[in-house]
Amino acid sequence: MIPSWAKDAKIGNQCINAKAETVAEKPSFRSAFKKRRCLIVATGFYEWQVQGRTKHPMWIGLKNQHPFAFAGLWEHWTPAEGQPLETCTIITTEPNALMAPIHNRMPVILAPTSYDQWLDPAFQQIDSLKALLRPYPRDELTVYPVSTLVNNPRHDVPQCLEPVSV
DNA sequence: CCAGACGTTGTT
DNA sequence: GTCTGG
DNA sequence: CCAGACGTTGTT
DNA sequence: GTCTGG
Repeated sequence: MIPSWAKDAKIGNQCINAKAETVAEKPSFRSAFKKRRCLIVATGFYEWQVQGRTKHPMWIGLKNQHPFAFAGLWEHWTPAEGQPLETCTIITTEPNALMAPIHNRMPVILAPTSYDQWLDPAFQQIDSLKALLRPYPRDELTVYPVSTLVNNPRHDVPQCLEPVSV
């Protein structure tokens, strides 16, 4: 995400995620956290589990395979020259018990019951909003290892989703 | 007052 | 845009 | 996150 | 090493 005040789009490189713990205070995020929240829809995400010298990609998603929504922020940015851009970022939090062995962070997944409040720019109760940014219940998530095929982003194919044995 | 930073991931 | 440091 | 680039001269 | 593109 590129903050609206950025002079250089490269500022966005350091806003690839926003930490739930600090998103309300950081100059790069607090304005969007207050007024420009969004949902980023997905059916799963990948994390790489480090084991010794190798990294195993893992797929994480809902047990029922339904789509879900990450808690996101968005910004409108106008460069000195060129077309304006709308960009976004995903908020992360500490891992739940399922994710902890894999990674030290996990993206915030919102419960459907909180979508309306999250999306309403008129709702600006910071503490209430922060309270929505919790690790998702472990019992509703599933994780399995996948092929290192997914390491190359050009491999946008169904095989990236297939379970492999470790 | 002006100048400069503003951040996360992973990795060290 | 807004805050911190000088 | 990972993969891949990172450059200049001259010629077409 | 660091940045860009996917």
